[in-house]
Amino acid sequence: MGLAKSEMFTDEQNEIALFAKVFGHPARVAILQQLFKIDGCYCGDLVNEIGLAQPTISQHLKELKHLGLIKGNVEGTSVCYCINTENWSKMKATMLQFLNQDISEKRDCC
Amino acid sequence: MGLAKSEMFTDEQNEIALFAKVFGHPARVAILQQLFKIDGCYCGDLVNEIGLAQPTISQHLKELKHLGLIKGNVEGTSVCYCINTENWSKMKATMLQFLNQDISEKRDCC
DNA sequence: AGTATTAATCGTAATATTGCAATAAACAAA
DNA sequence: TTTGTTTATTGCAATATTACGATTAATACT
Repeated sequence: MGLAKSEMFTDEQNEIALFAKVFGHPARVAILQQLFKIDGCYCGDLVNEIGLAQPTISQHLKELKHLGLIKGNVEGTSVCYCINTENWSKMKATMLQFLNQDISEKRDCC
Repeated sequence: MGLAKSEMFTDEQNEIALFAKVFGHPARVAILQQLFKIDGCYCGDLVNEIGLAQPTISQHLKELKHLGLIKGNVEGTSVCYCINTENWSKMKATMLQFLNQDISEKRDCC
């Protein structure tokens, strides 16, 4: 069939999965790392830095932007991309809550 | 074409993407949350808890096990699943490094 | 206006993921 | 051994993702 309905899961579970999914491709990880390194990268710089074609990078940037993790500023014919620090913090809080979970009830079986 | 070659990216970028990808589906998030809640869940319990068919849950468990985030202990006909706390910590360290990045060079453009 | 530059979009092929019915495998109990 | 229980595996259909050539859009510069 394909994908499970998001109604099956809590909002939190869906949110975690959405953020994680966008980090689930090394190209997007690389883009984000580059933007943390140099906050204010032109799309073309990212194309050169990462070894993928311009439409591919543009598509990855679109996904990151759609989730609000980056923002782009048009400067003439170029577009300068930056981390959206406010939203990055919010995402981080959500992910940390998931990653920092502790085991509450331990049954001895493994 | 499909996927980019992993040689294009650093080991760290590939590792982050692999971990993130496994969190990129709400069913796997739900499974992990349930295992943190009750560490020592039988496969059947997870099938009941989450609303997916048994083969589907089994497949998700396989992926989580393959990445080393959970371990399963056979008890008769049942299998008891737990969080692999050691590997979870290692994964957490990798992901935290990524999530806690700071902007190093700021160019004023957005 | 015409040309160049940069990035987004479209269209599409290749591949990956997801979900589940059907089946198999492994074990327990009668 | 037969029956029941539980989980893994197989096979496959539906869908999603990824990558990129071709094109378009938008702006800058002659």
